[in-house]
Parts: sequence; structure tokens; C-alpha cells
Amino acid sequence: MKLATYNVNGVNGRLPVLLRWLGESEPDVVCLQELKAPDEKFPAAAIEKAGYGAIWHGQKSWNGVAILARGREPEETRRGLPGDPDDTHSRYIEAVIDGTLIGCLYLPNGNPAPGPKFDYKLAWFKRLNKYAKSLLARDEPVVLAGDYNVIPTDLDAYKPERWVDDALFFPESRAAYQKLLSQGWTDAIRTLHPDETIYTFWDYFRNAFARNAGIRIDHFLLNAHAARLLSKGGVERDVRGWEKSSDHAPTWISLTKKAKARARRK
DNA sequence: ATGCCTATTATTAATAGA
Repeated sequence: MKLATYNVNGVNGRLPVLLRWLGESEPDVVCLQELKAPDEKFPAAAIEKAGYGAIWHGQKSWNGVAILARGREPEETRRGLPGDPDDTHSRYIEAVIDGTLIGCLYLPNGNPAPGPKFDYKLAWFKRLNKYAKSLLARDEPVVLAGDYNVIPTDLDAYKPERWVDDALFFPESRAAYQKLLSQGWTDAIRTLHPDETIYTFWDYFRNAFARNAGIRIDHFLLNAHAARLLSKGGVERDVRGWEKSSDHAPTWISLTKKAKARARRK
């Protein structure tokens, strides 16, 4: 099963890119972020025509998340994180697909930091960590995929010194991410490629993509059941170079059907 | 220290992204 996460940066403005990518990459499960569209403007017909069932949680102008499943309908299990009934942002949606629980998240950016937006980021992170702890213990594969808006370590940024004043790299943001990992989650891409320079985002400024001036902020976190099934993963970097592309590239992992015998014995 | 670029929304400029 190939799972992908893609901050599409406008699901309607980038629809040709999204459809081309779905056709070429053929992921089985897709977590989308930054739909930038209300529910009624989600391009459900075009996505269905491409062969995908979908659930979505939209919002006017900003945010918005969706889960797509090739040849099937995702079975929705939650929309919105628990812990704050006054939170109006559409940043979390969750479904069961083929026995795997998939959480699709779009963590707040938090800039400028410090400030109220950064406070919101940390508060959202705290709610995520609390909820994630309850998911971790489930007796099935669990995958938390999305745009975490966190650069985990120096290895994950081109010139990390340029990011020290940014909410994505603030000590509090990195600490919250490490705290989440320490519950027992596996950062799939970093685990597969421990020493590689891997980026998932290149901004539109300063010719960043051509210079490979990127950061790694789109992540797959796996519980132990899912981690045992992890076989490969990476970033579909070419997509970032397409005409009218998002500033993020699709990031993907493959989960095998059954754990390898060696892993099972452990 | 700031703009750079791009999308959306509401009317040619503001806001957000990261």
C-alpha cells in the first residue's frame, strides 16, 4: 500500500497538477492539506473520475484537509482534533482504510513567532500529542501523516541558521515534535534514510527549488504496528518542478501487507 | 531587516503561507 501526503496549496488552483500526479504516481491513500476551499467547492467529481473516493474537511480561504483512497471510500472516523470546541480551523481528518487508521493533519504554521499565532501552534500541538497518545496504543497500524510545519533537526533544513527565528524551527516547535516521537512514533522518512538530505518544501522565493534550498516538514509518523510494515519511502521531488506546482512535493511511504518474519519474531 | 512568489477574497489591495 502506497501512502502519500501532499500539501497541495489550493486544491482547485492546483487541480491539474493534482490529477496529473494521481495518474502518474498512483498512490493508494493520499492525505491532502491546504485545500483553501470550502466543503462545497471541493472538486469531488474530478477526483472520483480519477478513481478515488474521498472525505474532506474544507474551509473558506485557508486550511482544509482531505483523505483520498484509490478504488474505495475512506471510512471516516473523526474530523477535528479533540480538546478545543472553539477551534474553527479545518486541520485534522481521519479514516480507516484497509484496516489502517490514517490521520491527516495540517499543523499551524505559527509565524510570526513569538505571538498569538505561535501560541495557537503550540496549543494545537499539545492537543495533537494528547490525542496521538490514545492512538498509539491501538491494536492496528496507525499512520499520522501531513504537514507538521516543523523542521525536526539541522539535517532537515538548507542553512538551518536562516530558520532560527522561524516558528517552524523554534525550540518549542522542535521540542513538541520530539515529545511526540518519544511516545513511541517512528518518523518513517528519517528512519528509512537516516543521513540523507531530504526536503519536502521549497519556497517560491529566490529560486529556492533550483538551488535545493528546502526544508523537510511533511512527515509520516507510524505506531509500532505500522512501523513493522514499512518497506520504503521518499519524496516525489520532480512534482515540485511542474508548472503551477505547490511549494511542497508529495511525500510517500510503502507499507507491506504483512510484517517481515524477522520483525514479527521480535 | 525586508522583499522575493503564489493563492484566495473581495475590488486592486490585504492576508496568509513558511
